[in-house]
Amino acid sequence: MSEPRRRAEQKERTRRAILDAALRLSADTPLAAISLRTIAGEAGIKPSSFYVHFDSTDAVGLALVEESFESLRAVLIALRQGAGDEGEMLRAAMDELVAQARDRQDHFGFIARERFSGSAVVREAVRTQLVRVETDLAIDLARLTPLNWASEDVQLMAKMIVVSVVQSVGDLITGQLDSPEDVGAQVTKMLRMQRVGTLNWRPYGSATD
Amino acid sequence: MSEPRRRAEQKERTRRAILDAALRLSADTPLAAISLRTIAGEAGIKPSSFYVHFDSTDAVGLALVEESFESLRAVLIALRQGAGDEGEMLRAAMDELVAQARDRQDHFGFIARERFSGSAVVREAVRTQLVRVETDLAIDLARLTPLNWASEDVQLMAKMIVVSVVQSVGDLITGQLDSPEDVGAQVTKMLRMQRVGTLNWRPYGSATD
DNA sequence: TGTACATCAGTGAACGCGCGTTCACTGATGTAC
DNA sequence: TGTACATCAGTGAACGCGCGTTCACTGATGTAC
Repeated sequence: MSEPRRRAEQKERTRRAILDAALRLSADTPLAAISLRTIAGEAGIKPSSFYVHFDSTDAVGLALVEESFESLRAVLIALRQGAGDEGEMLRAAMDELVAQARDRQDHFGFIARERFSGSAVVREAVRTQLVRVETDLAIDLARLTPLNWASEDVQLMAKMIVVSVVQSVGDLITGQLDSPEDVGAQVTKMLRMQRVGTLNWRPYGSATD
Repeated sequence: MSEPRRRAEQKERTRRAILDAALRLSADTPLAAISLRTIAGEAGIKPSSFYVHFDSTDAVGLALVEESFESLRAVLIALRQGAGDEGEMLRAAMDELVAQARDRQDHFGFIARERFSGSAVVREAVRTQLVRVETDLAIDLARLTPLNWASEDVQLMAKMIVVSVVQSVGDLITGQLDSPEDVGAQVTKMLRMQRVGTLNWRPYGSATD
């Protein structure tokens, strides 16, 4: 019966309880407006115990940024598994997006919320990660777009796609979309509008207007 | 010398001071996390005087939602003044957008921030207004899109455009774009990617992928 | 296995502080005559 | 114009409350022999 790491396991469980409590509460109220005592209460511990695990609520926020972006990055990883075939890539990425929209909308909501209105340090962390995701996506997109595209145009397209995804999962959370499948459908439609656009795209100005 | 409405004027001036203070402070911190006392201090009045003008900080938030959307709607109004000519409409709308991005980024930032992370009532007000703007824009767009487009597709396009605008002014605020003119340039590029897309859009599935 | 000691996650009490809200007040502005 | 009264934006003091943080503590878990 004498397990060697029961203490470590219990500590980890409490740490998770704090993270989960903060994530749950932040669905209603920006993290910066939630008190340490409220988080502790929701996690089932006393306020003084909080400090065993985190220095501040900002530290909780940063940990949540990290794990929230794992959910977003999972979609990128799925995209890459389509292995160069465009239709296959889109399908794999949308399947993963629907799965994440179902299981981890809390993570997407956290990104959408804290992006603009976290504390300065959390906000900055979200933005840094978003730029990273956009850059990674741009690299994948570069293989699919015409050779004469300027790299900044590919970046812009990547940005539009990331925004479309975050927006659409946001629509699910706010009830403007009804199901994770609808999220996949809306993003696919948005992508198609944009992608069809790219085929006729003339990079150096001079379009019909 | 005996003016009849000096009192009313002074009252209005203080009301504005409260609104401006709240808008200024909310650039750093979500409104829900700012105390009534802090707002009063920034506005140069005592906390108890706050109640002469507003019932709560939520009421301040709602007033700011109203005036912030006036700035966004100004772009829509400019669009309509292009009077049916597509190039003219785009140019007029972008000029207005650049002007608003220069003069009232605070309003756009407020919308972007409070959209997801205001108090429940402010959040709801922002969303209601956003849907209204999207619907109005969709009506204008309908005149420019092929007849066989489903109205929900026009709505979706309108949503993408509004998101592009809010996102791009957000980029200016976060320093990812440098000038109001860059905002106009980025939105124009985004629109072109989307609009060029619309020309080849086949509404009932069956695209190349 | 049993005993004596070390570790450390979680507690409880206490602190000083800023919070939202109330209420009787003040004194400049406005009105009636 | 001058006087007496009414209005009301803004004040100052006070309230009870939840806040973040500290610190000596407890007692279960872990380790050495």
